Amino acid sequence: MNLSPPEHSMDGSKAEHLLPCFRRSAFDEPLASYHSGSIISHLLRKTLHNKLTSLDNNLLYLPSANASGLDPESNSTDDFAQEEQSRTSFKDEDLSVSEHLQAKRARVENIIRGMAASPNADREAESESEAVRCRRDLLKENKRKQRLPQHQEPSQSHTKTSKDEECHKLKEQLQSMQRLLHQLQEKISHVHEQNYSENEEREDAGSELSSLRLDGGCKDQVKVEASGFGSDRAMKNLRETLKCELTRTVGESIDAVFKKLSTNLLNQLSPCRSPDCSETEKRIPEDSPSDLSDSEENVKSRHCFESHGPEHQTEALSLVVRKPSLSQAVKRPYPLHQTPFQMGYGGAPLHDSQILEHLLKYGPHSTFCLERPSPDPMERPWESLAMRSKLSSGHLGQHQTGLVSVDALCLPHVKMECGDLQSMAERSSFMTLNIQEGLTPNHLKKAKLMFFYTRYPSSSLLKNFFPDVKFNRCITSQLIKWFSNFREFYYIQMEKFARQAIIDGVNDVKDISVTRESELFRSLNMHYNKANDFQVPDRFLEVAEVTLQEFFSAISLSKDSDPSWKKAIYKVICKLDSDVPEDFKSTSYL
DNA sequence: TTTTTGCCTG
DNA sequence: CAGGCAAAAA
Repeated sequence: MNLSPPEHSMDGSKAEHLLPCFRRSAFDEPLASYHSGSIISHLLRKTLHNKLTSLDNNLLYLPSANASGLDPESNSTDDFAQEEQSRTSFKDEDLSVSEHLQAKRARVENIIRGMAASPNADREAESESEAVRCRRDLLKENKRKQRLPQHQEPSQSHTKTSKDEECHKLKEQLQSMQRLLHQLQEKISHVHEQNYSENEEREDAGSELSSLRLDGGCKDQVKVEASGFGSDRAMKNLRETLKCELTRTVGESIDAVFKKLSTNLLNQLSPCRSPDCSETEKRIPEDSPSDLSDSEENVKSRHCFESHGPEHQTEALSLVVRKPSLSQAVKRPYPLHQTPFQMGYGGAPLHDSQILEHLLKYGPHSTFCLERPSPDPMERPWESLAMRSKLSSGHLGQHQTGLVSVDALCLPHVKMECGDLQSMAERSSFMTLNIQEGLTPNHLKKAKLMFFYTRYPSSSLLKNFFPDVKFNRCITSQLIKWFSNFREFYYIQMEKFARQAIIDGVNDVKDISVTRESELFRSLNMHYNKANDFQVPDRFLEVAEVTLQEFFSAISLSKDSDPSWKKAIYKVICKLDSDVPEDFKSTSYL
């Protein structure tokens, strides 16, 4: 078969592309790539310059601190080192060294968080002192994690502490992504030059940011960085940074996040129980017994969210942990019992593992998108892909440019994540980004369109081109079955029209042709491209013509008396497969 | 053995 | 289109 070459080459590259950065083990390594974190770090520091003038550079556990003499890796690995240290002894005295470092880190993180959450940042002094103690608590929790690696923390308070930490990290991640959004939009706008003025672009970015409930401080950051990091190199660095930050965020305490996430998902879906995030945050001290950190944590949490009021969360927390909460604060376009996670597929409840996959997917998606900002489409409704096919084949749409540029950024799902369910409903198609347990009608549409390129796709090709599908034996065979059915219909039509040609008195094979006006083509197009919104490649017409001619010849020669007369034709046709455009691969992030 | 394919049926 | 089956292919 001639199916293999293209997909095989993709197989390896895809896996290698994302997994290394996504696996936790990646961080047991020197974290060379994490050094690119200095980009964001630098930006943050730049933005915060006036506020942090008195801050020692060493406080920043960012690679840029290397300049001040720290080991290049110490910053990114000190967590492990300190945890290791802590694990050897649980006496409080042993905390002094690591606590010192962590306290510093916490201070910086708190300031950054404070800035993000509160433009005025008028509580920095307060947050600093809090941070020291919060950090101590966090450290304690880390020790506990070490002792109980598999066991779920019985005390809610520590889980929440960890969750809060996740909140912060996720927020940072989102901020980074938002910066990238801005930059990528600029990039895209250059690609789709027409119809896109700089001002519109700004507005788009602004609206995205607004929907993300970003505060003014963040927007300022975005502006600063957008002006400073437009180069490809900077983009690359940012990508790497995002990858690593994401991995770090997701990998560090994914278990804790998910335990909370899954429970919160269920608990907070009912508006009566946990109306919003702040409520949840305020519950922290109640659930948590008598740990000093808890009250501190509470303050910290409020500090994190207060600038937006109870109904408005900062973006990162909502990204993952608080999604259901946010759903309470906005219009609910779908039934209460349905979580956003369920939007994507059938409404079947998702299990923790699926949610985990969802989260895991999101990171790579984001980073991957950033790696191919312009031409590579994101997973999207096949209507959109069809549109794009038309666009690329000359039928340039009028108002599509904006859509493409925004969609291609792969950021709509970020927007959704931030709780704008209205928007999410409008863009529900993007929920295909989720890993599907089964095949959806959209997948069927996609498969049908792919049939225009390949009649005999290998299972590996299918896996490559359906990256949002969780493949198993059943799914694979179902997809293969689809193509088998497609072929069946295809060949039936061929035979039918070949016989019709003979009946019509056609004598020469050369008189047989298939054009877009042919009845045969219309029949096929109706079957595989019912909406007729996909520009069928000319190659398919050629293949169809060859197929029809093959049938015509065989029937003319009375080969159809042989029970297996079609097999010879099949052998010919299976060699006529062409590569499926990369566009179809869409979100091949994993 | 497992995976694919083709055919038939509903 | 999916299921079932048998045969072919890997």
